[in-house]
Amino acid sequence: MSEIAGEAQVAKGTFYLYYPSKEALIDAVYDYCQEKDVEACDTGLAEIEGATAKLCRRLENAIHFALVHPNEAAIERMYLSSPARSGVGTSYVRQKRHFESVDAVMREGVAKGELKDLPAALLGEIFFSIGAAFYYYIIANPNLADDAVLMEKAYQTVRDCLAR
Amino acid sequence: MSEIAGEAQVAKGTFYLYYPSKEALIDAVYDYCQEKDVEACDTGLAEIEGATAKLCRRLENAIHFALVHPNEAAIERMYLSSPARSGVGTSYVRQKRHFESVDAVMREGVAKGELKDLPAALLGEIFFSIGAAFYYYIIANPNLADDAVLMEKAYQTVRDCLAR
Amino acid sequence: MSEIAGEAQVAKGTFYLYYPSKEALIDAVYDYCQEKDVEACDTGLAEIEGATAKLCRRLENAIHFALVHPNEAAIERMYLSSPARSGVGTSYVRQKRHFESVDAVMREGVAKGELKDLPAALLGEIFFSIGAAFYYYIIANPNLADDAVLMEKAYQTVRDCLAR
Amino acid sequence: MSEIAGEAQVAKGTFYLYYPSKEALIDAVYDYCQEKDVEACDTGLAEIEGATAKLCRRLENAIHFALVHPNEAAIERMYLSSPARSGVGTSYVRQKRHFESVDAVMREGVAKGELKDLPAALLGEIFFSIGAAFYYYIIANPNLADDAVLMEKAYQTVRDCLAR
DNA sequence: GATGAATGAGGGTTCATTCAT
DNA sequence: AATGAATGAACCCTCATTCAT
Repeated sequence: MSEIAGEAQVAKGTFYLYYPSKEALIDAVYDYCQEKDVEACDTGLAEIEGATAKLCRRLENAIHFALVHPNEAAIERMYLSSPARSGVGTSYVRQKRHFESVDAVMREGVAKGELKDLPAALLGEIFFSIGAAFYYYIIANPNLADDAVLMEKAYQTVRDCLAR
Repeated sequence: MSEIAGEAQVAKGTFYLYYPSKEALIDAVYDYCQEKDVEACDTGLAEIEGATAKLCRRLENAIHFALVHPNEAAIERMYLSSPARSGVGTSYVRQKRHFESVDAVMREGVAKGELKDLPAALLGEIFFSIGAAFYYYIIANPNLADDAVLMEKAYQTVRDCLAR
Repeated sequence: MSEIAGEAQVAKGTFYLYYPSKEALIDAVYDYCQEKDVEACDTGLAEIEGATAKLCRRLENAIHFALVHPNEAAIERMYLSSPARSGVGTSYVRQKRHFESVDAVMREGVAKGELKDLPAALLGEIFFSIGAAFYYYIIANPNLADDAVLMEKAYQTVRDCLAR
Repeated sequence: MSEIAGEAQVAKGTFYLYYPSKEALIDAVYDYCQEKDVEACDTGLAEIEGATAKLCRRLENAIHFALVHPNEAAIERMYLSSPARSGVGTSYVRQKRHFESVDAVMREGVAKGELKDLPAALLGEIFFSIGAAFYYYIIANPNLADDAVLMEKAYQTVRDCLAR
């Protein structure tokens, strides 16, 4: 809290006028970052037809957000960590809003026979996992974001994994 | 440190005869768990022909290790988290030994034309990501480990993602 | 201060326009309560003849005030505590006004030979102490205030202690 | 805690090896002081015949302890304060051990017809109150402790208040 | 005069680390 | 080598006080 207060040019006590505890403050920061990210990731999805097309766009949006807002993206990632997972084995807890957003797409895609016949939750895990591979690879090499060939391979991989 | 010392039936000070700091001790524990896991994951791979076949076996080994040695696996997972990644955007740092083990397979597979023409590092990220999806899903539902149909879908997904 | 300000429907800062510190504010509250109590305790004493009669009436008045104005009485009591006494060993500091009021009665009673030949200050201590015993006992059992027999025993005890 | 630690020439953290909290530490100090005081007050009582004689001896013991161990006595007095009383109107809570010690004397004295026919609890309140008057008066004027005439008047007052 | 957001010294507590035994 | 009592810097949090509005 001292460090944050110093960085924010604010007295330590001031935080406690707005948040009851350190945890509440951190949660609020995280929620803010996630909200911005979810918003960015969902941009334009409604106008797209087809589950895999939507998912590819979502991956593109996610990578774009991480490059434009590296801090917000990094903060959000801090809470995707396995400690959350090591609990009950679900990552819904922290990534809840991302998962919910994707869940609808998955269910529709399964119903229409576009996606593999697997539980929507598992399809979500697969999508976030395969997406993460490219996401982290590109964050590590930002110039690759403009590599249309690589991105096409990413989308193809998403389709390979999820499409029937 | 108190808690660990109590559990270990050892005086707190004794740790400092063997490790210079708490961090070094934790690192050693992590390294031990990773070594056991890498060992288990690599078991039998030499006798298998073909990159995808090796990778599928590696996934099977990883899931098996997590079920037989849940503590070691959980400790290892605690350090795969994004904080590590959020640094330089690579997960090589902590998962180094797993990545190195897989890297050789990837390079050979690419050279022989069995795998997609992507950088070995990216193929590694994809493999670990897609593997993680099934890995976490099965840890959360351990009885699924014996579900041959599900496991076959997992292997098929690995092949879909990586094979040319 | 926050709590008091909230209860008083006043901004915290406003207090500092009237009192230089929290301590001064609390002191003022205490002084107010004591003033009301001293006033009530002294009611009608002038018309009574004899030191012991006056003291018995004062005890009656004190108990009556505590029952009718429990908050004011409780606040006043909070400061009769031994911390005040533990200082110089006198309770004059806080109970000053009560002691002064009683001191005159004591001196007159000693002069007229009605009271024991002890220092007025000691007679005051004795009176307040013996009074406190009944005072606290009755506050704890308010219905006893109407018990004429008990009250008569109280008065008799006061006389036993102080009268020659 | 900082101040106490400084005075005690001990690091703040050290206290927490022996007491789980500040409150527990303070309680322990208080308990120690009370134990020593109760011990001193009860010295020699068993060999004395008669309730009032025992009570007079107890008062003498209490004053003696306060003069010989002023710190312990002052600490103990800090917790006899009215906040305790302002609760349910009984001072048993903090002075418990003193009250219990005296209670037995009172019950025996009432049974044998030596003391007034009042509840033992009230007799206890009266004794502690009248005792406190002399106790505080003498603490404030320590040289009076050797004034045999004054002490005799104190004992006489105790008898006046409690004896039938 | 009144406000209340902001302050920051100080509160009790924790815990990785040290060192005399 | 092993111990564990002692340390003290750092932790999160509170609250009496201030001052720009």
